Amino acid sequence: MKILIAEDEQALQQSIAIYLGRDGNICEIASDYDDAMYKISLYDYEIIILDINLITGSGLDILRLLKKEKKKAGVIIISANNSLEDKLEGLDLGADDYITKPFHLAELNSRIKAVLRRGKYGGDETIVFNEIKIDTNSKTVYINSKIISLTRKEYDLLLFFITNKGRVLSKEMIAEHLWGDHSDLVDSFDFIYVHINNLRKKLTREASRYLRTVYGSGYKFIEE
Amino acid sequence: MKILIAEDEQALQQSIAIYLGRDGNICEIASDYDDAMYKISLYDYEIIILDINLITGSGLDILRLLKKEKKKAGVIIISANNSLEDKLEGLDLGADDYITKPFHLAELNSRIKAVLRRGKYGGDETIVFNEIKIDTNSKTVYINSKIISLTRKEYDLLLFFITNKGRVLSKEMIAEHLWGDHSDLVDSFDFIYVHINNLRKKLTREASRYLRTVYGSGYKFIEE
DNA sequence: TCTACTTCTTTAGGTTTAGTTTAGATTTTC
DNA sequence: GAAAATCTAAACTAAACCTAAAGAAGTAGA
Repeated sequence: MKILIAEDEQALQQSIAIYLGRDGNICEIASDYDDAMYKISLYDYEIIILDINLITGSGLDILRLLKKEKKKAGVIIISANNSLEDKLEGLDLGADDYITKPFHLAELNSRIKAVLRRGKYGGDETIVFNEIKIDTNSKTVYINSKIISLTRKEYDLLLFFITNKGRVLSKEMIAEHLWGDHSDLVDSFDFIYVHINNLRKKLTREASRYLRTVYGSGYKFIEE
Repeated sequence: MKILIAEDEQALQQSIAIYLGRDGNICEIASDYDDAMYKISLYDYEIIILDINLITGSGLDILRLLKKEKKKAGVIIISANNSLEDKLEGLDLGADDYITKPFHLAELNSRIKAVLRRGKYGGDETIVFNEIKIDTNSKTVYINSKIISLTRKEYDLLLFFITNKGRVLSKEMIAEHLWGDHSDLVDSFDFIYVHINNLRKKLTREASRYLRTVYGSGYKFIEE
């Protein structure tokens, strides 16, 4: 489960990330408005935990963007403000739930589960690139209409590349996206080579050609 | 990653440069207000670490200039002063983050990463000069719409020239820009000849004409 | 809960590519 | 024409990347 935490209070960021991380989720943190916007543009999260009162911009604007771009993330709003207007406005804009500070992490967690059960987020999106088709709903990857079976990391990797085709993705960016913010602790990204290698082996000769090494910089999925 | 460290405390300069250098970044140091201004005018850094309380001028003025000239650098302010006003003023002026002395280098590092991830600096910029096109997103260089493949140093070199076209760049400046402050240790800049030469060979006959030797001074990329 | 199985991470050696050094050739300036 | 600066090719060194395999961790089924 990929979760984006858009919250500018450091302590709260960390608690949420650690708590949800224990459940096997991968949390990325966006520390301000722009960071949140950027990350949302990069990837379709399943859950976004969104502080309405970010210092550098309003969470409501982020919500508007999400709706406008038809992102399917489940959104849970955090607010210090208990006013009914805010709450209604948030829900009007398509948020799935609303929680006011302070709150227990366990409650946040159960709300996330509830939102997920509702299943709003998991539309029926399939991503197609030449002979590669990814059904994000069933997490199935087809090449020339034949299923290839990928592990979770391989799947995440492929999806990250294919949704950012043409862009050079550094090992740091990859690490952060696939492993969340724990990756600070690691001082070598060697394991990424392994996953790249595994992924390439599972792709067909043709398809693996798209995934290019950019020596000294990272990798990119060429758009062709 | 090109980082400018605008800080007048020598010891701190060095620690930051060494620490960040280990991650493969290239750090240039500006020891005072004028030096910072000059270096900023020369090149679009990706990150600028800016001490607000420089002896010879205010970091806030540097920030104003950056904003005025629409530079895309991520700016992290360092200050000994923990006042909220300063913080807010800095952020108002477009700084991306704020850190108060004393701080752990690891924290600076993680803030840099956070700022970078926000990706303000690396939108979808393509730089065009006559028949040369550089897509900084995919790190691809085209000449007459045909891709030419450059190594990292060659790419950095070309980018440095093309963003400073018309200006004579000395070997010292080039060395500092491409290799950071480790270049103090080297007493000859001969290796630059090699890279210039390699770059010229990879450019077309036409394009390599832009890159002129200025005997006794350095090189310049003529604007035409 | 135990076992078998899958996936993930770590390690280490090998391969490739890039970067640096060297030294002799060439050019420029005075 | 001599000294300094620059160019160039090739050998050398270092860094980045790949790959296989083994150990660790996680997962599912009995």
